[in-house]
Amino acid sequence: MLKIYNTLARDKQEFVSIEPNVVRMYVCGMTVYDYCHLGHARVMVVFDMVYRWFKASGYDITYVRNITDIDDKIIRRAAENNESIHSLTQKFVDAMHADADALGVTRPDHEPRATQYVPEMLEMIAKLEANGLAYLAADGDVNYAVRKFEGYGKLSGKSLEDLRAGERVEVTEGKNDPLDFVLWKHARDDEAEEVKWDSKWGRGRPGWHIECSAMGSKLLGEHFDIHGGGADLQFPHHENEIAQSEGAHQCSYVNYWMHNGFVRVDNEKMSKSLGNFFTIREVLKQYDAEVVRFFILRAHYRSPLNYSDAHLDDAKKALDRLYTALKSGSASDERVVDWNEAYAVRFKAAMDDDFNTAEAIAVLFELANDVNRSQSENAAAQLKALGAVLGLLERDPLVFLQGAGSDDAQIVGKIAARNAAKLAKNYAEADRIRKALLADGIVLEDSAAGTNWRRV
RNA sequence: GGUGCGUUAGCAAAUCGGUUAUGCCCCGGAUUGCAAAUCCGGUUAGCCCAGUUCGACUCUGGGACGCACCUCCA
Repeated sequence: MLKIYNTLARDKQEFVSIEPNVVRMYVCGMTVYDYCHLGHARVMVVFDMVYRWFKASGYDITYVRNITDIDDKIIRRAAENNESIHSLTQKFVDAMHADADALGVTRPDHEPRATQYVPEMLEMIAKLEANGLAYLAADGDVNYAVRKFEGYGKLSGKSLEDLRAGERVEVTEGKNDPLDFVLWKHARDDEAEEVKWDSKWGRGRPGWHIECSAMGSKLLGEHFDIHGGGADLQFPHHENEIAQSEGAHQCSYVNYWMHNGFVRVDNEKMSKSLGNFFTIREVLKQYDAEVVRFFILRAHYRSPLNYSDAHLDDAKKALDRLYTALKSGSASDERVVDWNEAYAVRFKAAMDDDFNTAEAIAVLFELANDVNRSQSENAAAQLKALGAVLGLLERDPLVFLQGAGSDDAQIVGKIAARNAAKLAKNYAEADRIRKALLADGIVLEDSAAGTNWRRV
């Protein structure tokens, strides 16, 4: 039985889908005005893992991850670059896809873009207005009247009184209450035509929060199972989504809210505003993408994850151990898990406990130890199959261990020379060659079957 | 100021009221021409102070420290 930590309940709860065997999941994706950093990688990898686990558990899951392709930052960046909004966003959507693909992230079933759902958003705003929850302000914006929605704050655990105490809420003239948020922004003269849509409230563009409410209900229905995203979206974004969706549809919006923890640098949240971020492509120049994926999944998704080269190096070595176990056995390419087998039972129990990949991966290491000891092909096949559930261990072990390099032929040549020296009992020469290779980061491993090599 | 989360061995990171987490590092042994890999064994824990309990890293209370949200952020 699967349990999920539900932010709404602040507790782990047994997962019961709305429709038997069917899961509908929405995850807040990227605002595409720059390259994705490791924080974005974590959301993508974590919810990809969730998606895969539901599938492995026999659910029919529909996964939606949106793309925000219209907002203040995009408009500003496009203006700076002197290019159109569309050309800017398309470029970064493509880059995001390339990064996600590299990390082994499955494409969601739908990737709706905000600009493609403006009519749905307008329809929703109209409903909110009809329900007395939205109003046209003097400045031309349409705002949400937060105090008219009972239960505002139930996700983030904030009361309207607490929020006021913060005194950090932007005061805008048009708002009836400083906590109200904008649903529709009136058009400004200095903005490009590309960012203006017609509406009954005048020309303008959508506020940030409304897109997720509109696209979620359009693609998954007014009430669906899971909504995810980074912990920083809990408030105000997800709180506002609830207010919009429940306010418009007059029914429950989402049953389980999942939030992943931050990636940190020097114990601080990695974020664009702090400028302490590493882009995915930057990191992938130095580390294998699977190492990065492994690094992310080795921690529980809700825990903070500190990023540093030392941690990535550690992850690389750990993953080496798993691949090394596979190398010796000739594990078949069949990746069918035997779920009755003892390690798989423990793996499943870990995953069913709020997607505890840290524990699941620990089981993988114990299984690897078993493979090394028993040299059992079945055990190796099981290790490979369980790894694949997490999107790991799917490559040829030798390809992974040897890594990418252009001097492979040279290495093979030197190994041949060393083997010749060994045959001639010229061990001094054999050791000299090995040491020379080691200096280049190449480790040789002799075995009855011949000499293997790998990069460290 | 309000709210929430966290503090586990050298590093990373889980579980659990009593039984080896796991990975990397380190030490010893087996193995090897020498190595590497592997196997066997070992060292190193639970921020502090109270309480509950036969027994607490695990539960309760208090404190310290750290992080996050309350503003765009995954």
